[in-house]
Amino acid sequence: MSRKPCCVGEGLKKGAWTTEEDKKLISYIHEHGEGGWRDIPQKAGLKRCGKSCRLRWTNYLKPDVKRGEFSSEEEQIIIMLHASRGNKWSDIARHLPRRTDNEVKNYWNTHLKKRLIEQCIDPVTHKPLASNSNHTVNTPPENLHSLAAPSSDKQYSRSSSMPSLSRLTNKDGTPVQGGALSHKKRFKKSSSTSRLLNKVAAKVTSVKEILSASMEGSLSATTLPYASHSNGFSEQIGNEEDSSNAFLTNTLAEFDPFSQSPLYSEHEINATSDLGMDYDFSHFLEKLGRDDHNEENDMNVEYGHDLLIPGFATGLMCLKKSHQLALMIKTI
DNA sequence: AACAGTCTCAACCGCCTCGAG
DNA sequence: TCTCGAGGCGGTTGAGACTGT
Repeated sequence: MSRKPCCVGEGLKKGAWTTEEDKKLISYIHEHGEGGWRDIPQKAGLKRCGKSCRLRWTNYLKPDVKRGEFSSEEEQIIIMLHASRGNKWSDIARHLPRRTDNEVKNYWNTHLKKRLIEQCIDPVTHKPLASNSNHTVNTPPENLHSLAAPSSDKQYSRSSSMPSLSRLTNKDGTPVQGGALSHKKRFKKSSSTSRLLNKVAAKVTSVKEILSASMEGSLSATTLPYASHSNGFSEQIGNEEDSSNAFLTNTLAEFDPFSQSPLYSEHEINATSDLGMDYDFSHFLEKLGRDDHNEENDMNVEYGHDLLIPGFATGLMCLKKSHQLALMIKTI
């Protein structure tokens, strides 16, 4: 037993990393690769604990770490996975390629947990808080119109429709520490996804029309667990064309990077390179719904439509496949 | 302008698991 | 089989930025 302890030795630096330290660590790892964290500080000329180096690299410096605001789709995934898996942050983060467990955890603690509480949903059990009868748990929207942008401060002052925060960044693009934005400022930072959806919601006259148009484009809805929610449009699409479910499932599997395993190869992750507007999270949501349906963990919560939009996710999935929707969006 | 309170998140802490010796 | 260190993970902390007065 001649191994040295990882973090012994006096004079080890703690606290925030400097740019110089970052450069040293990046330079060393680029040259020698990851691993052997115990020896990295000495070899890289850093007065840091190896563990600290590993955390700094994996959570911040690693090139494929995605930084910045969480999309509404990512938020939904986090909430849904947390409902079924609990505080398994690394597990949850694996379903959000390029996001770190630390970031997911922080986002949950600072944003999503509060929002669930404001929605009178227990963030631990994901069930309605029974103790407060004055609050009503929102039900999924009757149609897309209810997804239109809030028209008054009152609506988003509850944070229910509050978009994700955008991180403030320094001149060099690195995120600054700390920082709190007022609700109004937060709302101004509404994600492009939300804005687009609001435009769509305002543009079309009814969800049914959209779905009808969508289905004419060779795809139809599938019978998802979500579709059983008390939301009219989900039920409509759920029974339209069962015969094409297999086709849709195959189609989704083709595009679903998560379908093989919750653990993604680097190739797979790179293939999804940018999980912004270009990535269709609804595929993942659809699969997740199937998986969770088969598990013992059963979510009985009807989330507010701004937290989870099961039927809407389903509808969006169909819409995404529809050439007609693409044309519609182009005209907006 | 100054101050106190609030908020965020990078970093640390401590525990656990796994594998090498 | 046992010991111990590396790596992984979840919980917590505190520096610093922001907000309100």
